[in-house]
This record gives sequence, structure tokens and C-alpha cells, in this order.
Amino acid sequence: MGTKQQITERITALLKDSKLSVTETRVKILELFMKSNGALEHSDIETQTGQSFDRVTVYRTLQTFLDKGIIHKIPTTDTSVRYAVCKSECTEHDHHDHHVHFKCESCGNTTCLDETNIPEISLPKGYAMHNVEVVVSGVCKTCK
Amino acid sequence: MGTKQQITERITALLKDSKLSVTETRVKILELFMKSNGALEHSDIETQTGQSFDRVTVYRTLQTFLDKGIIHKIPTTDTSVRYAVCKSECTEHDHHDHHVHFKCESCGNTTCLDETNIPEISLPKGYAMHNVEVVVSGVCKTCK
DNA sequence: CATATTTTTGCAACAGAGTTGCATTTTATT
DNA sequence: AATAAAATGCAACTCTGTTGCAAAAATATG
Ligand SMILES: [Mn+2]
Ligand SMILES: [Mn+2]
Ligand SMILES: [Zn+2]
Ligand SMILES: [Zn+2]
Repeated sequence: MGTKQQITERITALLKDSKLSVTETRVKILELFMKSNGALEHSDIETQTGQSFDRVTVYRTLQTFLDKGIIHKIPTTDTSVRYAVCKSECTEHDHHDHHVHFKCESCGNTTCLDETNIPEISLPKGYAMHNVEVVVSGVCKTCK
Repeated sequence: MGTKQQITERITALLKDSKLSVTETRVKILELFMKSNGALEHSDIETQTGQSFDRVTVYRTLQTFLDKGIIHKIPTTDTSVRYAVCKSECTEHDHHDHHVHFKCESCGNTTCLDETNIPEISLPKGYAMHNVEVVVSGVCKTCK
């Protein structure tokens, strides 16, 4: 993981690479993502920052990170929106997170299974495939 | 497809099989699902019924259909919730819709690809799989 | 068919999520 | 240190979904 100092440096570098100003909000939210072993939703961030940032700022920060390819969304069947840091080489408008997501029915955590690859899917004739999202639900190894 | 009369009879039978009262709202909403070639969200139903039913009734009707295994949800990466009729033998609390969903980036429609089956996915050790959701995005055959 | 019972509906009121405009503050540039 | 550019916080608003309750509709019963 690295010391707190090293993490802050990595975050600063990441923000500068993405041509973003280094602000308290952005550093803090990225820290949360990096410490967390699962996906976060907006309310998690509000809770874990202890309401030190305005709701609106959190929304705008998440949108900015999405735009810059720093985080990606994970599909759900409810109205919640979950985000996780991109591990591949994602850039602006060009995400490369082709991995499986796992939602644990016991602890509720959603995690990226980066090592699990998505098998080929053959669509009916006439369909062009751009992206595949796979979300597996079940029980994670921690809850087993 | 069948005549309008035949569709109404099929819907009435379906509701009775599910031990639900046959009401105007339920018949109308099921008609919409059966006519539609894609998934519907709450706002589609409100639009297409011309606000003849209360919002709350539509929410409750969708929840009832979900509970009874008449419709299923489709995951999205935004806050919207999409629903489609179950074609397999789904029953209360026991859905069997193991098929791929396709979201067209051109027309926006989401469809069930019932003929496309989901390939095996091998999870890391310690994970128990209960359900797999696959959502493919791209361009559908109509928009091609 | 008439009546009683059960279920569904519509309304009002509310809670939560997300958005927008704008003035103020912070960050980056010179 | 001064200036320009960008991000933040606040207020106000919209949109989505929920709950309690009385009225209406559907079903069950004789
Ligand atoms: Mn991921
Ligand atoms: Mn489906
Ligand atoms: Zn778990
Ligand atoms: Zn299309």
C-alpha cells in the first residue's frame, strides 16, 4: 500500500496527469477509493468524509473523475450508482475496464475481479458489440 | 401477436395464475409490456398511459409484477430502472431469466436476447456464484 | 344478483437523489 | 504578489420513489 505520504504523492501525480487541480476534496475522495477494497457510492463518501464537503461538490467530483477515466461505474438493478477506481489504462472517454464485478449478497460489498476475464459472447446477426458488463452476485470469499 | 381480444384474455389468465386481481391498471401496463419490443422504465409507462393512472399505482404495480415473477429488472449504470416481461417459467421469488441484455447506443432501447446464452464464468477460489447479469452495449440490428 | 369482505387505487405529504446558477474561495499562472 | 482560471458552497429547484389513509373497485359468499 505505501505510507500516507506516498499515497498522497501518487494521488497528486494522478490528478496532475489528468490535468486537474489538486484540491482537498479530490485528494480526500481518491484516498477513500484507494483505501477501500470495494466500490463506493455517493452516500458512502458523504458518510466517510463526515459531511466536511458539500453534497454538490461530491457529485461534481465523481463526474469529473468519470470524465477523466479515473473511476468507472458499476451497473446495479436498483437506483444506486457504484463507482470503483480504474486499474487499467483508462483515459478520457476511453475506458478499458473489461473485468467482472462481484456483488456479495452477505456483506453487500461490490468488488472488481480484475483477474477474472469475460468470456466471448456471440450475439445474433446484425448486432454490433461495443462493451460488455458482467455483474455476478453471490457470496464473497470473506463472507464464506 | 393475436387480436386485442386474445391479448386481453392472455393477460387476464396470467394475472389469475399469479393470484392477482384483474384491474384496469394491471391489464393496461401488461399490454404495454407485451406490445413493446424492449424494456420499459417507469417514465415510459407514465408517458404511454397518458397519465391516466397515479404515479404511485404504477410503482406499486411494477413491484407486484416483480414479486410475482411476471417482470424482471435489468441493470443499468445510471439511476434508471428498466423492466421487461419474463419469458421463462419465472415464479414468485424464483426468477429464471438467464439471458443476455442488449442496450443500443443509437436508439436507446434495451432488449432481452433470449436466444443468447451466458457463457461459463470461473470465479477466483472462495467465491460462490448465485446469479450472473450480462449487459452488452452496442448497436442493435434495427439501427445498423 | 345483492351484500360483505378483501384488495387496489388515488391523494397528500414526505424523503432522498441529483441538478443548476451564482457569488465566494481556492488553486494555478505570470 | 497580482492576476486569471477553476473549484467550491449555498440556495433553490426538479425528479424519483415511499408511506398512511380514505375512497373506490374487485372478489367472495349466500
Ligand atoms: Mn471495476
Ligand atoms: Mn430480460
Ligand atoms: Zn461478502
Ligand atoms: Zn438500436
